[in-house]
Amino acid sequence: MKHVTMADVAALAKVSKSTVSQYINNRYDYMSEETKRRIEAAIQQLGYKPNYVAKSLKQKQTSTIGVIVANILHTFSTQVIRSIEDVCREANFHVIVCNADDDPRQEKEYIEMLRAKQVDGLIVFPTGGNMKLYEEMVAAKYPLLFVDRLVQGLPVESILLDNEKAAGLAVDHLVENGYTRIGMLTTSLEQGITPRVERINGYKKALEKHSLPVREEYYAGVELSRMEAVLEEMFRLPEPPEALIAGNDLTIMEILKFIKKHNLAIPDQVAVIGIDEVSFSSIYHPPLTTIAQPAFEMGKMAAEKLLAQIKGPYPEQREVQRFAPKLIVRKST
Amino acid sequence: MKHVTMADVAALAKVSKSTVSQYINNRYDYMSEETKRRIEAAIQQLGYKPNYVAKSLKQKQTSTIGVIVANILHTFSTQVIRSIEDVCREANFHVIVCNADDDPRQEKEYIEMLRAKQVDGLIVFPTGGNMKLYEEMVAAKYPLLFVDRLVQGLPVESILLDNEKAAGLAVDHLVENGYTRIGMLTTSLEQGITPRVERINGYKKALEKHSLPVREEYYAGVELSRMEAVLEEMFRLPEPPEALIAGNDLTIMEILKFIKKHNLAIPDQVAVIGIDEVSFSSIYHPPLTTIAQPAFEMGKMAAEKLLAQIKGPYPEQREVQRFAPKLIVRKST
DNA sequence: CTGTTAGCGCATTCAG
DNA sequence: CTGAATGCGCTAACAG
Repeated sequence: MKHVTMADVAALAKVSKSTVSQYINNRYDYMSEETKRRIEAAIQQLGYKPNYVAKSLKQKQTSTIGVIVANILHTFSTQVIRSIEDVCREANFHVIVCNADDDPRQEKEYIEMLRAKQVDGLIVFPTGGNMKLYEEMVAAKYPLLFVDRLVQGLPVESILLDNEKAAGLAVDHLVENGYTRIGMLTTSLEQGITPRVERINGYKKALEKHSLPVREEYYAGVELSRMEAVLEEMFRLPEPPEALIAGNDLTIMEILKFIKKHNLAIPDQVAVIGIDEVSFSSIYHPPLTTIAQPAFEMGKMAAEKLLAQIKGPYPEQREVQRFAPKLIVRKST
Repeated sequence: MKHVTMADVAALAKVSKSTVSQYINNRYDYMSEETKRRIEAAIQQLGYKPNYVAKSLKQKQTSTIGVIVANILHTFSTQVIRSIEDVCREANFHVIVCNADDDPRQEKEYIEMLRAKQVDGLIVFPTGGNMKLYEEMVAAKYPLLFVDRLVQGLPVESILLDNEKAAGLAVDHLVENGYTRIGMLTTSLEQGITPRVERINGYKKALEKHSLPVREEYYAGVELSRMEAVLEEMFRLPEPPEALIAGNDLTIMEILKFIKKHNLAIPDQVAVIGIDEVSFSSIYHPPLTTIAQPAFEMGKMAAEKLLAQIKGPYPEQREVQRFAPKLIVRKST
């Protein structure tokens, strides 16, 4: 069973290839009803399916975008992906998703492979480790958009959470509930990853706003594998924190693990609030207070803006959009 | 900034396109060092990147496979996808993931679009609602493999969990712990989706094996939205179940929600065991006993078998592989 | 060892 | 309204 091509249906319908091509692409064409019928019949009979690869080669566009997430383990990433897919489906675009696993080399590989595949544009959650590549893309005016993370000094349209506000919201809420010894934990700060450093900054600023001391022993940004140790240390302090803010969903898992292991009561012995919603927050014991990101809206806007770049003229202004976080009060604080 | 093609580097290096092509594909070719150098220099200078689309058109293969999952909300799906991606990366294959959302029409759309894109093969978690399409693919000897679900009477290589055993393991464990009134809940049985019906069957058989009655009021397969009502009913019974088996991860969320709402104690008032591991099982209160699927191994085998179909000769024997589930005892039983 | 030639499947002038 | 011709960027014989 050979693959049937346009030439085959043209032959069967006794017309030329171009006529078939026209039939397929613009119905509004002036074409005799008779011809249309014959072509349609031939298509059905042969089970003809157009070959996108050939079409793409000719048209120099694949109707496909790529999205490269830094770490697909974050709930946020998967939610954003979902909504990107939704708007792309509407627009008849396809999307290829890749996971860089927080590794700049993998990111580079994926960017190159996606561009070799001629995807029409890229949405990336940048690792930040490929400046040259990023620069080259903006120089080439290649449709590009960043999500979740900023890359300093690069004029690329970006979509982020208002991270300082997110941490601020958490601190405010905790203070309102009477906590004063507030700690915060997040994943490694070493690579200067935007949401992490901004959230820590937001935490500090909010503390100051409430005239609370910013104590070095109360916050940290370390790898997941080191969190337990850091937590141990914090809780050996003469005055351990009464409340903990988790910088993201992966972090809250570690905190909860620690709390469980030491049999601490939430919120009596330690209050907990997580930035990023997690699947089980409402059924946890107690239900978890969280700061949620509008992941759906963010993904939607990301896709729309990228498609606009692809279709429209290359935008002059490439600003960064900030979305507002939302406090969801439950019982862990 | 125009896109640079092979012709450009050929011109700059003063050789023909085919020489460049050869240089790129088989370095071990007998080619003068001098030419190699010139070509390499030209490539660097121009920043040449081969165009996969053109290559694919010519070679009639895209080095890409598609995977269509029935419902990406299941943890199992995402895990399988991850491991498929891992083996594909090793093999220099790309993967495009689509989510049919349990809708046969979406599944059909995706299958058609992926084939139009000339992907070299498909791994699908079939909805079961596209017999004609499936048949057409096997007739065309198109590389195809099913995961998680069986389609009756279709000779397609398939990879599944030993579902009856999974449910059996759960019942055995519960019986050993002294429970006799054992209930089971899962998502809708109406479309005869393999894992659901097999797990319910396994539950019944295991009950019989232990000489326990199979009571109609104790098990059900209904939509997520109706579960709360069904649970209400079960617990209004004069003899409500003492233990509940969740047919999958989505179901256990509903059960846990119900338990929380009614403030039932686990496992004293109701024991709980879930088929499918969930992210929070070890930090839940109490930690959740589960039956885990070897998702990683399953995805790995799926990818390997599909790649074998693509590369090797079309297999004569297309058997179904069953993987053993594993009981993870924690504290909810 | 390297260049010439001929398509892959489709879309697009441009004539007829 | 329809057909013949041309080329997208690359690979694959086949000659030189």
